[in-house]
Amino acid sequence: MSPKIIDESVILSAAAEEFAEMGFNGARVDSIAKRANVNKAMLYYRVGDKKELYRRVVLNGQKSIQTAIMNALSTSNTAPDAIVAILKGITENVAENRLIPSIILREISGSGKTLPEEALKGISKFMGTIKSVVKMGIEEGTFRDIDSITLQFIITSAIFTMSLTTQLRQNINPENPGPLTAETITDSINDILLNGILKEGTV
Amino acid sequence: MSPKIIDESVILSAAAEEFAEMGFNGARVDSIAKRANVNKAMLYYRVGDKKELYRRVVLNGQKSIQTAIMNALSTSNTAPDAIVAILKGITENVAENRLIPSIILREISGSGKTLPEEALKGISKFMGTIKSVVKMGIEEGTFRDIDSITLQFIITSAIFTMSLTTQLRQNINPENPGPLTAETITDSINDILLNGILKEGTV
DNA sequence: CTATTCAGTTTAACCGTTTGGTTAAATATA
DNA sequence: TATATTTAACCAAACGGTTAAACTGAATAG
Repeated sequence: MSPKIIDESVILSAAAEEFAEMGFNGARVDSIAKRANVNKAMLYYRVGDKKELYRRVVLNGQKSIQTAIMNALSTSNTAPDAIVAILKGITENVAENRLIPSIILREISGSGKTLPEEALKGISKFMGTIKSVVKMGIEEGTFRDIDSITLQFIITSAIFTMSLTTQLRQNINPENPGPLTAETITDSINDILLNGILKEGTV
Repeated sequence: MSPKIIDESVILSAAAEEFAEMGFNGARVDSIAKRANVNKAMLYYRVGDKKELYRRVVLNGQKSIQTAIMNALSTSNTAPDAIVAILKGITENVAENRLIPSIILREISGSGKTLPEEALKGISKFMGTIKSVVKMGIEEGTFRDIDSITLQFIITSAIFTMSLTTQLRQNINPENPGPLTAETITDSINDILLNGILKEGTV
């Protein structure tokens, strides 16, 4: 039908980088085009305007995390296993693609003002997933009676901020920057999350 | 010496609002002026350019949280008390002034690219504080051997995201939005943080 | 007591640049 | 040729920042 055909995913990756680094407002359409080695008008022809670029990036990222969570769940039998698997799944997903947590945290900062409506369903689904895991854990007797929403926010926000601050933590305190790899981040969050900080029998 | 004199704090409050809602890049100098009911040139005359406005806002916010933490520490004797007090102190501070967590989360999202250098010292100090509390807790036998940096990030990121998403959570799931007030947020984070999610004797 | 000065303060109007977005023409394939 | 793709050039609007003039009220001089 026609000439070389630019891969749409190249555009979306470039857009994801720009949005993650600069935020929606800070992102420059020209800059996205430059990152993708593409003429600016290409973006509008192939994807759409700035908002549409952002929408696509957000929904792609959400899908990526969702499948990571689903994979995690499918390989775990007990509730504690499931939580550990989810934590590990998200952390590894984030390690491969650091752009998503940055975008999500920015959305939270702005009260979801620029969040595409479709994304809300994904969040709602995730909330339901955690809730059912917690319910299962309580019923099977492995979990205390904890609030599932708080747990969800502790898990995700801890992973996101720990992952995004690896560089910053090394700059601030090179001798003791805390966990830096996906594995050590998972482990240390896991340790506190599962057992708490109190020594048993304290309270 | 001269006329009415505009209160500088009015300008800084307006700037804080704008930066929190829109981010540094999204913030409009004209918009800050409008919020403060002040001519735009006033901002430059009284405070400085956009960067300087932001610097002042960030340092003010940091100082506010720092004193909240110091007050919390002064009234607690054991390490667990201190952690609870810090958590409560930050949450209450955030409830009064929702602008700070928004700005901090945005900085984390951007790897601290727009963070004024002076702010790094404050973060470093906070890391030291948590570290010494954890050390004390381990020595006095009340804490397990946990990573203080992970604990710090769990505490702050959980408070910030829970506080910033009160509206969003109500929109997504009106029947079960999770904790909404400063007190309930503190309590639910506390519960998980201190005791973990596992029922004793499980593991 | 009034007029004048003067420094600090406030403002409307303006400026060069950058921005998101468009368009008409050019290019490449089939 | 017909169609899908790519591009350089362009545009109005919005942006951060500046400036010179206007205003204010206390201090000073007559």
